[in-house]
Amino acid sequence: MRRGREVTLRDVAELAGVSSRTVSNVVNGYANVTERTRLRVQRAVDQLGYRPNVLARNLAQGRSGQIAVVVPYLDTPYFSELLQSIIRAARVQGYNVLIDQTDGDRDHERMLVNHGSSRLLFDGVIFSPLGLSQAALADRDPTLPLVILGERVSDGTFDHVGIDDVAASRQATEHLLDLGRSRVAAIGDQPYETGEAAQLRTRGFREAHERRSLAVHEELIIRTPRFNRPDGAGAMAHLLDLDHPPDAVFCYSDLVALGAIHTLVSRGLRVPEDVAVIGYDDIEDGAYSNPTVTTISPDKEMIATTAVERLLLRIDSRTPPPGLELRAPHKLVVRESTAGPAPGRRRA
Amino acid sequence: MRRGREVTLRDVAELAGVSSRTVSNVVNGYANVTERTRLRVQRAVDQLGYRPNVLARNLAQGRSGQIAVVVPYLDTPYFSELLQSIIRAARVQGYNVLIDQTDGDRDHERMLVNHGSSRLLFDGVIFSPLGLSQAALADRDPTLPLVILGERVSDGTFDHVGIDDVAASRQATEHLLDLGRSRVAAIGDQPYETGEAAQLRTRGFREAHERRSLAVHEELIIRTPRFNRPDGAGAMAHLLDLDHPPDAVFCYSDLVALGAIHTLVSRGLRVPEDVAVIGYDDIEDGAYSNPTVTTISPDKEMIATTAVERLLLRIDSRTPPPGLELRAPHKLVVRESTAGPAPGRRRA
DNA sequence: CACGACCTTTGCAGCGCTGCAAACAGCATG
DNA sequence: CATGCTGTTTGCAGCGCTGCAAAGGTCGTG
Repeated sequence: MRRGREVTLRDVAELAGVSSRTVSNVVNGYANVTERTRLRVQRAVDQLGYRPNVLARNLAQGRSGQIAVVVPYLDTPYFSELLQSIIRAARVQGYNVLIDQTDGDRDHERMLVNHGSSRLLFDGVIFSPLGLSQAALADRDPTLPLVILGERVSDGTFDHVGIDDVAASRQATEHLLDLGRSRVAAIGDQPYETGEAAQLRTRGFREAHERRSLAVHEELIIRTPRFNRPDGAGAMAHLLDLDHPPDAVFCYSDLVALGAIHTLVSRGLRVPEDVAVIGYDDIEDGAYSNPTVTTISPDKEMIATTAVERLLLRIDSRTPPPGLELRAPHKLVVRESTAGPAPGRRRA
Repeated sequence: MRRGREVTLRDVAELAGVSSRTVSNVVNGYANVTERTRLRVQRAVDQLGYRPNVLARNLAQGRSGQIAVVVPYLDTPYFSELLQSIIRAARVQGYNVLIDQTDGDRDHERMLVNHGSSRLLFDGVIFSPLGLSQAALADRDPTLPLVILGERVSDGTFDHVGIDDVAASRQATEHLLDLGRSRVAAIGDQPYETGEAAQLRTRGFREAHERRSLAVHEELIIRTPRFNRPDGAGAMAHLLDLDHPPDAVFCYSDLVALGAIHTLVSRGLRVPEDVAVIGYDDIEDGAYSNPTVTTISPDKEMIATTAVERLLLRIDSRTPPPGLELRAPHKLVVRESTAGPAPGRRRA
């Protein structure tokens, strides 16, 4: 649908009897415009219903006013909750958000850290990588402002925002050990190049055991390709089929925990009496599930605003600022899946 | 971060020894370019690492190559699942997706159906309204291609894509009645201007009763401001405090159902033995919750692709096509919250 | 060999805006 | 009254691309 010719700066200028440059100045709120001309121009703008053409502005300015946010999966609650906060934060700064999901595809991820297939579509990227290795990140387009979310360590050319995964995982595991559980499992390990997030959690899991001088039950560390419900359900089934099943499980995401609990319940086991379960991410589901899920709660709002703030800083700087390692706080939220039902509550 | 001068069409043209217009033709795959020049140009493109500047292209073409998708809340699984499909479908067609959440704010919604605050940011909008009334929709910018998702009837200037809510709701309610339940409640009614979605569901609820010649228990129809877990939990609590609580509940979303189940379980009631629960939307949560949730499953993939397809059609047509009423299929998915646990399964 | 038909390539203008620097006040000062 | 200063307005060029129409080539045909 070709829309008819629209009102331009020049039209407004003509009506107001000033140059188009002056109209531009008024529209953009630049200083040094007399009140008189400002009013005159404003009136003309209103009268004609002028609205600036962002495309033209962006072309002239050489920036798009958009940032891309790249997540592996959009329908993962953790990401959508994070996205929600990021969009808000960006909008406040006058930026639009372009969303892309990679489905964990490495080539797609690689393309995106290289400005996509075309220039100027976005001024910077907030990226939550999955399949992208350190190496791929290294030979990226270094002029593209980048902030990484998750568990990758900055190489100095981009910022990294995340919680302290090792500490959080250690804390989660210690919580289970504190309950007196002796066979603690871990679901979600990914001992290969692109599984850095998972590896940090496994490290925390091990550290917790070390601190208590307890041996890790290696056969209870289960790998999963992703961190979703089916993975959790499957891994739990595997664990229950062992000769010596666990009495507690540290799940690397709440979805994994929900999947695991699903399996436990199906097998007629009680949570937490038979098996205690702790998750990671603090998504809303976990607060309303049955039982509710104990979890590590990262400060998502803080992660989002920090990421946006740093990215815009990068975009606006002539000389790239040093890549920072930014830690957002987290906390342990204890719910029924480890503490048992609230007093006076029975089970359905 | 000001990036240095980038490779332009002209640079490529110079190297290849042709006009910039020819390079443009090659890059865009236009017909009528000899194989020889095409190769020569392609080599120059590769050599210089040329990538087109979308902004400039869009300005010249008078379109942005972006569509906006507007949802009330991004962290609602139903919307994020839908979004995921929409993004995929749009990308296939070479469109980028700009996401906006309105938080149900009416002014914000109104602004968006009027092209936002500036022109050319997006070529069309897929809109899932919440606070926007029929009236507000009427005085919108009629040149902006629009597809509405949900339960609003098209006025002929835009398309509408959704399932048959009345039929689906009737089916859901009949499923509960078929279980022999006599006091069926409904959670999620919104008997006011902007609650059309809810009203259609209530209508289906009533129709189911009518077909069986049963009276609706008016006091069991509960209003909620939104369709989320807390709303469901609260409404259920209210229902249980009645002198004659229900023995089945039709929830207007799966989240409401999950919230309701949460309350039921907290009060020590069994689902479905004491109270059967059915939801709406078929989000993944409901397939892994305890108990799993019976639900109305709309064909989200179909909704997404249809919406994108129709929107692009609108964008490309010189004369606006007639506004269509497009129905996507739905089905009833029976799970534990109405059918009881699978054989051999106990409860945690 | 001239001519028209068709295919390929080109040049130019312009999308609507902003950066830049020059031009033009208005005003106080020497 | 000339001079310099600050504050305001303007003109021009150009961001990098595509639409358009015209120019240039190639070829078959009369």
